[in-house]
Amino acid sequence: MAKDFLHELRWRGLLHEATPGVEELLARGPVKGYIGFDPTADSLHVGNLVQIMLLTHFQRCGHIPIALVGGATGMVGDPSGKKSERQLQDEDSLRHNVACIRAQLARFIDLDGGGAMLVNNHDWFKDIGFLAFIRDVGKHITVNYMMAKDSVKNRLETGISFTEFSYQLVQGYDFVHLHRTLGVRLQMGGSDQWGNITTGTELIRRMDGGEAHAITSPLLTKADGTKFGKSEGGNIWLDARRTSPYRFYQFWLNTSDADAERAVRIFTTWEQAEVEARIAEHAKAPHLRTLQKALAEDITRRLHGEEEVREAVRASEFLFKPWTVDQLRAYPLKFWQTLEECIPGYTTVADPSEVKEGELQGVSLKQIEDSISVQKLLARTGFLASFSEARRAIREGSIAVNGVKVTDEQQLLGGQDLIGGKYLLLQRGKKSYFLVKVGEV
RNA sequence: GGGGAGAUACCCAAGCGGCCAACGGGGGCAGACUGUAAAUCUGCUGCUUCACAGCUUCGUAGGUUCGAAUCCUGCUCUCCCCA
Repeated sequence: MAKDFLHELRWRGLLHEATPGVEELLARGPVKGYIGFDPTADSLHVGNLVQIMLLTHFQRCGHIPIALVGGATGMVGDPSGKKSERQLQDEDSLRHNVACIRAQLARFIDLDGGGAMLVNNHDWFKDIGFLAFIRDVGKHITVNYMMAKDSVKNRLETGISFTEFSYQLVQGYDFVHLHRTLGVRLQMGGSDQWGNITTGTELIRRMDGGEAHAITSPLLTKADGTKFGKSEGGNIWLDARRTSPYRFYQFWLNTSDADAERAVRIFTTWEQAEVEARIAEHAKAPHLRTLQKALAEDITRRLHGEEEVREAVRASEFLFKPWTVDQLRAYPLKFWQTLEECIPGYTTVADPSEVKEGELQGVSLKQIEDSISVQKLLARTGFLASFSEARRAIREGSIAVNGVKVTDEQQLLGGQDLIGGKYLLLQRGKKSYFLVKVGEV
């Protein structure tokens, strides 16, 4: 017995708006529904995760998810939520972005079975000429209708190009095309997409006399009102090269209590009873952070896989447990190699002559062995931006080397500080770690 | 086309000849308290191995001055009003 998708969305807090009649449509049997993703970068980020979860839950309720990557719409630019005209992308970078996003989506949604698939709207737009488009599609929608959309209205004062104005037609036609060729009856998206989606349903009605539906999810913000998905040091990406699995795990682990409760509803696939049980358990002993841990593990596992989660958890447990230098030295070398992948780092250059005095970048093994000030090391390895910043950080008492707080700006380090002759663990504050590694000599 | 206002650090915004590396707020970072949470309080937030020092920075290019973010001129851009 398939679960009721709308009911699922409601208790998870994922339902914002829906067109009348969706309930009946979904009750009649498996429905094909799609969500579009913007290929503005070669990786999605946690902000896109809500939409990914919509598709995930959709599929788990027995329906057929279709992911659309906007190879064509990405060339136009969606005015929704944007204050100014968007920078256009060239075709090559779009192609690359689309390929990368495809791989990421496949981590969460089965895109190969039972009609589920990934489509690229560039495939059908590339052969449509301008005249054909404005005659066949543009004819059915009035400018008045288009101007009434919030995305357009909000830009009328500051200005909007014809290109972005046309965006809703282009996206709307996607829906028409998918409806015709694949029988797609539903489009989902964030609440800011409502206007674009309903242009699509309207086009389907006028062009083909068909009936199509829309569901949107609420815009997600944190409990303190700030945007969800941005964290210390900017965007959290799904791509491991941009955001290491460790940092991804840490992002979720750092979720506040209030946000964690909402997050487990939205981002996990746990059943309602399990979600409620875990929230209750967490409420009894919030300091144990069981909810954050479970949440972080669950999402990281689905994105990066079992092995990466284990490493992230191990590194986290290690880094946030107090230890002495001796304990640090006792750690197996293999563990340090794991750490290298988790936190940012710097590898010493082989030839000391490559590093010129006065240059900001670069440290060699010889310089460390000859003794180097902490301040210099912080700046030259790129952990901190400048000597001044390094000095300030030390004065603030936020720097530690190998777990020992540095109090003296002039403090020197030497070869004896290298752990296993190879590593130096730098730390700023509690959460920011940096690993200096001795490279090949 | 005519008239007016403005461009200051990540953002907003003071300053209108030396005491200005530039008030204040936001944001960011750190410290204390905690639970790698929230709230609160405190510090830091241009660079230079630190310094009542030097250097770069107040749209841009010049100029006046012992001395300019502050005064003058050209240029670029933004906004407002009248046609």
